[in-house]
Amino acid sequence: MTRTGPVEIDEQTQLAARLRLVVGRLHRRIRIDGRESVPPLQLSALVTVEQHGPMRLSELARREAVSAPTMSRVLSALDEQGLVIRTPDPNDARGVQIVLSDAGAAKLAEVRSHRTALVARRLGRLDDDERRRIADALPALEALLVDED
Amino acid sequence: MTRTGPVEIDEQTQLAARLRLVVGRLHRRIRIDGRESVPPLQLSALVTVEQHGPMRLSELARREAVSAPTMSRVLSALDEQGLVIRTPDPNDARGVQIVLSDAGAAKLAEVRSHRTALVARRLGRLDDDERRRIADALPALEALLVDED
DNA sequence: TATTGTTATACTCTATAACTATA
DNA sequence: TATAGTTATAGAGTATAACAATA
Repeated sequence: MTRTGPVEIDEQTQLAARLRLVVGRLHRRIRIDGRESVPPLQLSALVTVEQHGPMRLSELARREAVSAPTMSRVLSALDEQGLVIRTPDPNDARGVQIVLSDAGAAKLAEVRSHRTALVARRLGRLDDDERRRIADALPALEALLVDED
Repeated sequence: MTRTGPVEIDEQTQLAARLRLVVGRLHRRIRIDGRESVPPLQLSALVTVEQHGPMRLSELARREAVSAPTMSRVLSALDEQGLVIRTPDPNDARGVQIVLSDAGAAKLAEVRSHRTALVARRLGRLDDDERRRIADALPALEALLVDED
């Protein structure tokens, strides 16, 4: 808790400003159009369902930081493509359980490599030290995702 | 060029996959709705115009990694709000020069602090070491934005 | 003919508000 | 009455294709 580190309060605000901008801009550069494949939020939702197993819509919306209506539409789109299966929750008929279909798992494997390749190509332009700094920062960036509000 | 560092090819692919996901998810969490203020891409474009001075639409689109039609619409929205000024390029009547208006500069100052505060709040939950790792990685993340294709 | 920018069209992502069904 | 999810509505961000004006 003692503030002896190199990150002072003004630096922290600057850090926040730079991080905010770089995340928005990286997002736009990493993005791929959904015409030939799966749009970004749909893909992110698929990954979450794959990683965290059968889950409710509300839980998925929370994890992806979108509203319930947004996630409802995303799931409708994924459902129409046969990539997820929505089944009524046996314990609570108001809710649905969302699971990845076999087609969803296959699609994930197929698309994921293309997206990742884009980022890998950009990473390939950096030097080893830069890549190591990003790797070292990743756990902290992932920690930023945790919602505690 | 010699590959002696700790980041091997498989690690690099993994790094790319994690970075891609964390950027997409951070983007959604950092985002603020544009109803009360300036939407994300509009704000990002304002920042770029402020930092890099008068510029052409095509140059702005390239820097923000969006298509020309997308940037054209963003500029129309910013123009309607009086935040930028589009003037014909005196050297090439096909082009426009985009500059920040006084109102645009004022808006930038006002809005920027709100957005940044969101990120700063999340950064505040991390410990000093995590924040330092992010700070150390920022130049590398910014280097990822450079287009060399 | 090539380039710059805009308009046309269509789709994704986003939210809040209103609604339905169930608890 | 409260909660889970969907539908209605509206706006931002996104692209490709077609177009206009200029080089």
